[in-house]
Amino acid sequence: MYSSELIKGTLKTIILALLSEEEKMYGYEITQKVKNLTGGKIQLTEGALYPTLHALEAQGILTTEVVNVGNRLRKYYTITPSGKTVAHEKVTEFSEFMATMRILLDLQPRAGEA
Amino acid sequence: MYSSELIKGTLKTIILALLSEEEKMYGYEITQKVKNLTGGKIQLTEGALYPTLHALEAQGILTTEVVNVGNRLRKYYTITPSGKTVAHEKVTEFSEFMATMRILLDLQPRAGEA
DNA sequence: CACTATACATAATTTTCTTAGGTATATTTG
DNA sequence: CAAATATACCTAAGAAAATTATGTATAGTG
Repeated sequence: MYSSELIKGTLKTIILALLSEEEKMYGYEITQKVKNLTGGKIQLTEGALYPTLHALEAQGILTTEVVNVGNRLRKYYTITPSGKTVAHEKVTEFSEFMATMRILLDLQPRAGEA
Repeated sequence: MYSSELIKGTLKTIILALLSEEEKMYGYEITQKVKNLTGGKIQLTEGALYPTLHALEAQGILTTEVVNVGNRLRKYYTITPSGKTVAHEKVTEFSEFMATMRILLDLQPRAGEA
């Protein structure tokens, strides 16, 4: 598990990147997918996730659809076309940010990086 | 300039990485070096920098030495041996974090990355 | 039947940063 | 040479984002 301060500020980027690939996910599913993809090194907390999802919906970046599965509610989130643009910008920005950080931290640049 | 939310949580890592390389810098010098190395894409604000430097000093990670240059004061910060360990851990952690984020954001892993 | 997993949500607190302000000297430029 | 910019430190109020702690409820497992 990474120190939380390090992960701060990346939540929106993570959510939007996942929803760009899957186009329909619910909150709990997002936490599980992130946990699995990162080998448990990033575990989203609900207290951070849900308010962020609600904010993205309020901004028109995501839309929702509540589905009854078994006897429980699932709130599916879908990314809007304009949201896809935002997602792409966020991912690109983070990618550039990583390249910049490599320079600052005196790490070797990787193949393919300018 | 990157969105500030994205840079959040990396300030300590940046400071410690620079002071591991230079072993003696003053606050203003840090802001300028970061600005130059990043082509202006990361600009540390004094309101964030100075309190963080003071905290690192209080934790015994940095030590200070005030020098009179011309007629102005400069407060030089030097990293302690235990601070170097912390710095190395922080940089390593961030490096691993970047690799993890590549997976999450579905970016190509770079040569040399596990 | 108790515990864990699934599934949502909010509220108080904490952490961290931004914004705005304050002090003072040195240098550059019109 | 005056005004603007650069150098150099600092703090405090407020905002933003996360953590921690709850709360509700159903489903599955040992």
